[in-house]
Amino acid sequence: MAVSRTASAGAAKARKRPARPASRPAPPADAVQVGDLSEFLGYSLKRAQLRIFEDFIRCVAPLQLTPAQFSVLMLVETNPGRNQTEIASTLGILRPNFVALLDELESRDLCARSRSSNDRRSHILRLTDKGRAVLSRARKLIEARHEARLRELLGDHNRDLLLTMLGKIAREF
Amino acid sequence: MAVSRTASAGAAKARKRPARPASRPAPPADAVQVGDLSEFLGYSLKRAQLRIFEDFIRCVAPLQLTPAQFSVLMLVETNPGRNQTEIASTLGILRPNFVALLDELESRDLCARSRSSNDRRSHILRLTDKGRAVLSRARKLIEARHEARLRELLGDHNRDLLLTMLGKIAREF
DNA sequence: TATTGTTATACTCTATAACTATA
DNA sequence: TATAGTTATAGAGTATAACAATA
Repeated sequence: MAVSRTASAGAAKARKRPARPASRPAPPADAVQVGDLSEFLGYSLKRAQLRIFEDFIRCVAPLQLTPAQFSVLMLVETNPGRNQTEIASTLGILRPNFVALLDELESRDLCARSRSSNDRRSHILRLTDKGRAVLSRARKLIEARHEARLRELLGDHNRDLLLTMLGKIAREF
Repeated sequence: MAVSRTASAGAAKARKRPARPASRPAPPADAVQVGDLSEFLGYSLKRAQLRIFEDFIRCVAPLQLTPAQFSVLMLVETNPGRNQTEIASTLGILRPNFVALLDELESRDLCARSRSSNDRRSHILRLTDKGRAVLSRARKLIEARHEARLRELLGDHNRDLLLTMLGKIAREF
């Protein structure tokens, strides 16, 4: 699977006859055929992920938050008082790479580091008031624009099923 | 969402009482809580995608194929005689980045470039015999190891539903 | 001796501009 | 002039080693 952010594929659903669903324009006869590739989960997973991130970024554009930054704010809000290693490792971010990410959030006054009094090696993380406010606005934007459109596309039931299966893959596969 | 390839999350399914499914060990009381973050599709999607790619790479390790290389071989087999621009754009790969990818496949004698006689600017792509053989072996490995385990985890029906929804997101969202 | 945060660094992916050869 | 393949390059994201401060 290759898959960057610019889609194109028109992958006509494989049929014996070239029947058209009428809802979707017929792909040009000379279009490249995606073929069996779309039957491999990794391919569709990657393309869907890129599409979702793209839309996520667009939806929170007013707040200038990347998905990574959003995930850090979410986790620090839910787990105030944790140190960098704990937050980073929960998100699958390596400690060295977490430094610049936090520097940025701190420079924008969204998140604050403070030395732990128990263990003076640790930096305890908390959201600032502004951080909480921005996160709250971000959640509302995502919920109202991003997740709502997704539920509209898939239906509530299927959307929840999708989330369940993705979680299962992430945790148990 | 941050999400790299090293997972950890234990995200106990939200309940009124701390009931344990018994199948999965209880997360340590001091574990960082993923909380609402796992309710955002982008987060689970990214983590699942990383997990799937990781397993994909492991399954085809004997053939030393990345997901991107696999997708190129698949597309060139299904669409012999197409040029670089057509194959690259279908996969969402930018033309400049496609050059090194093809160089590698060609140096390993899996894929061949040849100048088009119609338009001498174009490089026509075809799989070599070795390319077809390697791709065939790769498909068998993925099917037998990777996709089979996935079907086992999710069930055939859910797995197909998952693929359908991901395709819908990639194409229509 | 081990761990936390950090720096330095490298490698992969992705993105844009610009060149060349053809059209 | 426009397009195909290419080069150069820059920026993210991700990975490892090693250092200072602290335990």
